[in-house]
Amino acid sequence: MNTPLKLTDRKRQAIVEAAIAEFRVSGFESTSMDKIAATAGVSKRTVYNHFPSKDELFAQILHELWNSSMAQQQQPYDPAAPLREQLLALLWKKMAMLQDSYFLDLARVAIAESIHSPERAQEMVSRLTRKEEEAVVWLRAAQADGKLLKADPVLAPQMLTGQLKTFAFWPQVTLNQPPLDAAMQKKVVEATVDMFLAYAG
Amino acid sequence: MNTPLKLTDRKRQAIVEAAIAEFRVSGFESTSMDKIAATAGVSKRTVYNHFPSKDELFAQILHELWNSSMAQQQQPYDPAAPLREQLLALLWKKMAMLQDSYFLDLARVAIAESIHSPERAQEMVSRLTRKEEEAVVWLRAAQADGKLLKADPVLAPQMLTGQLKTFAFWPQVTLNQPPLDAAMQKKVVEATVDMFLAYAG
DNA sequence: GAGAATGTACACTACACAGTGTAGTTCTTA
DNA sequence: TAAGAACTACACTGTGTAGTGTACATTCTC
Repeated sequence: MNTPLKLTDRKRQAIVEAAIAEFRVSGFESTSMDKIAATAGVSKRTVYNHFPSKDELFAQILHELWNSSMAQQQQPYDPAAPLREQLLALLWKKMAMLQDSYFLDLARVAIAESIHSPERAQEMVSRLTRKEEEAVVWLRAAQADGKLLKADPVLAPQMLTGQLKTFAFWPQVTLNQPPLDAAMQKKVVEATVDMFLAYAG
Repeated sequence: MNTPLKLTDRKRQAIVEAAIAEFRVSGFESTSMDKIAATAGVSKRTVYNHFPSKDELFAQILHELWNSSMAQQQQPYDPAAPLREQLLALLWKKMAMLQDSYFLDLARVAIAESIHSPERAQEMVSRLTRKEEEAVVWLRAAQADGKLLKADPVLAPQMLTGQLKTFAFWPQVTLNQPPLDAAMQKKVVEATVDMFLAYAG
């Protein structure tokens, strides 16, 4: 037997996969339950046997995408390592996350929804935003260590990550532009680090 | 007579105003022609006598908002004036535009639409983006004058305006956050200038 | 004040879509 | 292999909404 799962589990999985595909491409409004059922190769009734409503299904899918793109842990501040290298590592990690296609799709769908139906996905968007906070922790530690003292502690973390997003997130989310190529990623990360170190000390 | 316009002109104007109000609040999908007609105090038939379709009306409204928020002219580079002051002036002008409520509403509606119906408002979004180019021209002139030579000429203009948008545009558009207060605007503009000058020479 | 242009009320078509009810079929498992 | 769980086809309700057609009313213009 090539599918170890029970029929009902396979069906459920097919529905989830189809829903992800459709929502990623078309967003919430323009995706119909009939379409999802057809793509999943499942009757519409089965979709409703697994998920009570379209909203519920959408919520589950956002949750799914969220989990699949969030495997990040805090980068610790190291007083012994050069600042430049630590900053580069921090921003490369961030850059990798921003350019991950699941993350981008999640962000696109969540943002589109949160723009004209705040309650549905607003929480997701603010969770996306809260993930910026790695830079906050790192910078706080650096400043406690007497480094980078010229940086405004409130603005600086967002200045760092915002710089990446200017090139590697907003154009992709709002204009559907392709991800940055490797050379461009390198330029952006290094320019951001250079600028920040020049500014912050 | 307190209304010098003909009936038909008044009706048309009422429709446009109602449509702007509704689209600003609810976006394209969630705004119905019946609602627009009711808000305008006009029969639906009259709406259709003035505008052939909802898409057409939406396009006209985007055009309207565009014109009402675009009264910008190029800031010339002045070799005699201090760089810092010129940069501050440039960014203050940009900041004012970004925080204009009509501009924000336009951007919000256009971006929401362009995310899941590219053809409709994509052109509008790219026009919004092209307006960044004032900084390009100014920087080119400064570099031709031998200043700010350490800045990457491709990235630098977007680094400047992107920094403002990190604080004064994206949170407002995507999270419906309130505009920045005056003190915060000042902090952002000055930090951006400081950082850029530290980096670019 | 007559005729043309414009607006109004309202009924109507056409469609897309969320969600349900049911009778019958297929799969799983004890 | 029998019973129950899950799936399927399909018809159906209800709703929202774009857009049209028409008969009648109002407003403008000469």
